Amino acid sequence: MDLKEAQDKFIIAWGAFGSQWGINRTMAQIHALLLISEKSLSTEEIMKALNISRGNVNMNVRELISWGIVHKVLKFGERKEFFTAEKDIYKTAIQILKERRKRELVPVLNLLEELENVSITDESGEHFSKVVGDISHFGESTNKMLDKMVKADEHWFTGSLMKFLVRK
Amino acid sequence: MDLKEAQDKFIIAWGAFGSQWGINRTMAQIHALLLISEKSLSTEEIMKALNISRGNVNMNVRELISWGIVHKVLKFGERKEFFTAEKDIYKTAIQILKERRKRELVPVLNLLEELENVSITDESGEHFSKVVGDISHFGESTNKMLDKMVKADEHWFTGSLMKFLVRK
DNA sequence: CCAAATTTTCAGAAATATTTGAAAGTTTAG
DNA sequence: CTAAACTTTCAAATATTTCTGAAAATTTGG
Repeated sequence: MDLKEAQDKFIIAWGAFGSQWGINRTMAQIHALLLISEKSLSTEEIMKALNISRGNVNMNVRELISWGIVHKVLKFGERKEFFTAEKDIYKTAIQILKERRKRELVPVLNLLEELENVSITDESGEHFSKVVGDISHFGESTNKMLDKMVKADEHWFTGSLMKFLVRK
Repeated sequence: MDLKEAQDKFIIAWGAFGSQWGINRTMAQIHALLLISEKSLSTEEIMKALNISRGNVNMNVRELISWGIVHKVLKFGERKEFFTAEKDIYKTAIQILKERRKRELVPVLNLLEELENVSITDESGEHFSKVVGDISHFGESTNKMLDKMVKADEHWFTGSLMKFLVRK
């Protein structure tokens, strides 16, 4: 297996992995391409490398930027935009956690809280109330934990947390 | 909002939440229904409650069982099978982590390891090698951490880990 | 056994998600 | 200001995933 082949495998695998986690395949592939590309790439270059349309590149690159894991790069003397991925995988992971917490976990926790209160007033809803309350409580704990992780620095994660987890 | 309304909202929300994380909406809805149902339900009952076909119920219930978060219940004197969800949300979360780790993370880590070795032999693949190596290393750490969490008991999670995380 | 009850399968249909590509919009060099 | 370069939008096309429902397979009471 040569480098090109390995790179293609990586892009394909990253795309497949992403789609199992609710990230669209092409977005994950663009991310993979930018990760393994040393220099920043233009829309044209991404189109060519992945054989996808301009609109598709534009849409997914902007989504990656909104997630904070890809950045615009302006090159001197060049009119068009170039894109590059955050290469620090720890920062990337934290950024994704952060966004998903904000976009998906927090809204669900808000709903659960609402449902918890509603059903308490209905005497036949004891079981429902308990289930929702349990999930809500667990979700809040997870939320706090993620918040802690997101706010901490890399040293804390790879140092303290790892040490804590590995002993016992 | 009455109980029925709240229950419906919960099922819809759980389905939507699941589908953002790569779990099919109906599977998540069945899971939600079984969570809030005090008694175990038959295929017929699930079909009726969610207005979906027999084949769909069968397929998704079996998938939930393969994930280890829903169980068959045999009732005395009844020929048909009933289903119930694990009600302990902590156990459920750990079980999902466990399965996803096994099904998705481990295979990707194996590929990364393979790619890492391949590209080291190609001198022009220094950057690729570094990126893949970094992801691989990060993935291995995460993998070990998850393994630890999965093997620990609830007390450890809600007790020690939470305490560790909440202090600075 | 047999036959009724129940579960499973899976090809085709339906629903959902993604992609294209051309037109519209925006920016900037000159 | 103008026009070329570039980016964005989005309706329609395509691809993918999910669902249906009837037939096949399996199980079990008698």
